[in-house]
Amino acid sequence: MDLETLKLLADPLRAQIVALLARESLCVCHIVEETGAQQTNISNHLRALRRAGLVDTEPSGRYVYYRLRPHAIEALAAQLGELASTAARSSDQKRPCP
Amino acid sequence: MDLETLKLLADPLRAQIVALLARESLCVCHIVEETGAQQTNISNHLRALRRAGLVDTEPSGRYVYYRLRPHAIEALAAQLGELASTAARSSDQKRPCP
DNA sequence: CGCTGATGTCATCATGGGCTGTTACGTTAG
DNA sequence: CTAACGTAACAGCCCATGATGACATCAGCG
Repeated sequence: MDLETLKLLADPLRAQIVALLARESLCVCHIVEETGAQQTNISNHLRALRRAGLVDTEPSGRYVYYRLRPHAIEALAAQLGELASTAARSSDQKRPCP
Repeated sequence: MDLETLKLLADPLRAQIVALLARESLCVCHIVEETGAQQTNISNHLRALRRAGLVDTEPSGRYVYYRLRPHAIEALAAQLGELASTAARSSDQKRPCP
């Protein structure tokens, strides 16, 4: 299980950023407008997302466009789905206690 | 997006507990053995998981069996999958920056 | 039935890490 | 050169984690 990605997505602001980036590529100023958070704060979170490989950057003049990489999120969704199906399949398994 | 569930799964120990419970129902003492963590610590994490509706309890005499409820995890996996597919679909959308 | 040991929960507290804000610096358009 | 955009480094605050101790519950036994 990819705890790194999970931890990153668990923060409200980062989750909002990821949701915004899922719809379209945005530069930092757009994200600042949408979220109302401080720019440096957004930049910090974007750095974390970048280091984890969750987003891609594309400098365009003065601006930096951010794009979501679906790869990691897709893999995480698959892992969670498998976990859920495993649980549903072995719901009657019970290890004896004493 | 269910940040509550996400946050709960993002902790290493809780993730391990969930992974163990996905395979079979266990009582607390089993989880203590498998993880090597303190019992009260396990109990605290199980309480958090219980309050979020991620696990079910089934008292059996002196012991308490815990079972994973796949529902929330399944829903989360679906949401993440949809997010990833949305991102993959709109990868060329780009909002113009002034 | 009363006692004892084991299991599990709850309440409380200290510590560490993450989030946020401030400041400073690099970079690019005009 | 100036202003705007973005990043990086640093400090403060808060919350979650983990540990300790006390309490409730149940099986086993005399």
